[in-house]
Amino acid sequence: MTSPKAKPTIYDIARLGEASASTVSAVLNGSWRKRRISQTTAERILAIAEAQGYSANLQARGLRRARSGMVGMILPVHDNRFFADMSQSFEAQARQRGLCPVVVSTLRDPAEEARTVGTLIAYAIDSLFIAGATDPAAVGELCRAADLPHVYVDLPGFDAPSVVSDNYLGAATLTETLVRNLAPAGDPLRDRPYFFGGDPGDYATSRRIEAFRATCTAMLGGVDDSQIIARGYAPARAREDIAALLDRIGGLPSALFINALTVFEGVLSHFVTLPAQAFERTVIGCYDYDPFAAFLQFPVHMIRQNSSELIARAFDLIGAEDRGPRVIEIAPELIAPRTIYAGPFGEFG
Amino acid sequence: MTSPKAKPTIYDIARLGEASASTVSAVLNGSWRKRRISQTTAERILAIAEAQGYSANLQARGLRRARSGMVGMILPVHDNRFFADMSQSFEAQARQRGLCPVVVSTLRDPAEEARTVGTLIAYAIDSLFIAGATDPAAVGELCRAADLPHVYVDLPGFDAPSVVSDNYLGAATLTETLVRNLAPAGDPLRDRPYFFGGDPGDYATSRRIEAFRATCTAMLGGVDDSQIIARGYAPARAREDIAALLDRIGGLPSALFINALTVFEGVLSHFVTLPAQAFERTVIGCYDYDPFAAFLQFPVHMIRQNSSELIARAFDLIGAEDRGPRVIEIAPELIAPRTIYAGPFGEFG
DNA sequence: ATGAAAGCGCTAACAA
DNA sequence: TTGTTAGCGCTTTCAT
Repeated sequence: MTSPKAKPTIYDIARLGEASASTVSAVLNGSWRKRRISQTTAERILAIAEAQGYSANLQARGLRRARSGMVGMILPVHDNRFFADMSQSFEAQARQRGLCPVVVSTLRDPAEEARTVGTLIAYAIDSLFIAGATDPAAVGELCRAADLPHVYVDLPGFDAPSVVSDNYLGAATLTETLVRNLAPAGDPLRDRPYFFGGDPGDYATSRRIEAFRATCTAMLGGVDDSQIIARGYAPARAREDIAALLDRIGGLPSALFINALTVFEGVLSHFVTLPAQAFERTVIGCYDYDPFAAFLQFPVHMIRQNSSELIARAFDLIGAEDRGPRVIEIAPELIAPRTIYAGPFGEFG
Repeated sequence: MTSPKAKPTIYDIARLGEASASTVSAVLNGSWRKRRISQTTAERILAIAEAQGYSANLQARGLRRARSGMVGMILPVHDNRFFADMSQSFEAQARQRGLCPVVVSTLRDPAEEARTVGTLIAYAIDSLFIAGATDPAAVGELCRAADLPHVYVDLPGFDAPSVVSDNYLGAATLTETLVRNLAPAGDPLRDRPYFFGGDPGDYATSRRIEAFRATCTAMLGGVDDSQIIARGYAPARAREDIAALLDRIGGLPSALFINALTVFEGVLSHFVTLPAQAFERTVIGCYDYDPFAAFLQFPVHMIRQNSSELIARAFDLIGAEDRGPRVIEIAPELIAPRTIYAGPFGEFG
């Protein structure tokens, strides 16, 4: 059908339609009304373009317009339910706006972040969503230098608007749930909730720790520094640290606040070495949701961030006049154990 | 430091370095040796470019070279461990080759597949990795028409090379494991393995069903059509279907081969309505790996596809002379229950 | 050892 | 109502 040789250009269409390239251009991107091109011409051109299987060379258009029609998003990793959700929402909403989504992971590596953002800028992306950066300030500076509209998602930036999950609310809710479900073991050390995992240098983690502290203080009368263990996200690290904790306090704590799915993975790999009854008097919470984690041997209370809403508000902010820094918070949701929350294929209520 | 006005171009550098744009161009992309540009000139230009924070406009370069330096990959969804793994591997390997990875999900929707591929072609991507397409033939045809090198990943294409997981081997291995671990309940219907989930129209699923049948026949003397239930990937559907199955055969089967993680999610949401002891005489397997699924109330044998190897071989094929169709199979791995396989953060042995 | 010039495909003034 | 023209920033002959 169509395979003479190469992709047709507007000049080919112009020749076939006995019109000029600019007319074709105008027709093909809908701006022909205001250029007062006749209905007949427009239809003729359109028909020819269709017949030739024309599609614009987006690089040429981008070069001319000094923008590419692509929107970028950087995130730490794909292999994580929360970030995967974000990608999904981001793509859907970008397409809805006629933009081409480009999502790239930067592996929590500041050098990779800078490199990637540099590349995206070199491709003239129209705007950048920064969803998880180890060095947000550096990324922001690159954007500023390139005059690139950007927005921070799930972490607050100081040079541009941000939309973040309400980490305080989420962590307070989760902590409260844990405390309400406490089944004391009768041991002073184990009868406390422990906060486990993440990096206190991260904005999200620090807010969660604040909330954890405040809630413990309010409901239990206090909290000790030893109840906070936050030394990273790596599963291997988490495994070591959880083993050390159980060792130190002589068993499972009555409540454990796990700060990320990767941390949870590490914790689990240690938990399987314990007998089933060890969990009888322990209540577990995890900040972030995973459908399989909802069905473990023991009940797990989880917080699910509203990634779709985070992204939607971020698009609003990017589109807004005001480029100034400000932070919008989105409430996350508490998910009860044994609940499947709808994924992309899910038609669960 | 750098923020006079706009991004510098080669002409700016040329002026500052008292050289011509072509010299600058040659210096900046390393081809200056063969253009016999003097070491001194090269160094001078380089220094200036550095000082000005020059970085090439990739759209302009792409327009000129008729290729963009981007590699595309399409996949069904991000929110799935297997595909998330693929993205991660794809990105890493694309970057290693100096290419910019662009991963887009197409939601198992043929129209979206066509639209997305059209867009990627319009951006002049250098090559396309097709990892999961509902209508591979249509996608292939688009690529062919655009003369775009492409490779199929995890599904076989007929117009270009493919690298697929060895679904037969994986399914045979998993089935064999299930059968070896069979704990008969003493009921003729329940004492059989059941294959559950997926779409028999998919290449992968059909191969797995073949292997399931063959293995059952070899080890148990036969298999009945009623042991194969494959009516899609949606969790909701899986929940209905598993309920119907248990109803029909009067309880859990002694062995269940679950064909995808999304299916497993649906199955679990029904399983939680059952008493714990219901699982005592059942052995479960899942094709595809999830770290949390490894730690459910009951042991789960899983197959983990080697996405990194799949991608590596796909890059080899794209780079190769021979563009003809052929299929390379990669063996997947059996993962025992209670095992955490290293993820991006994992430092497990 | 380097520069001049053409042109990739498109858009947007500006003419007519 | 439409055509002409001038680039966007880069690479690449072809001349020096």
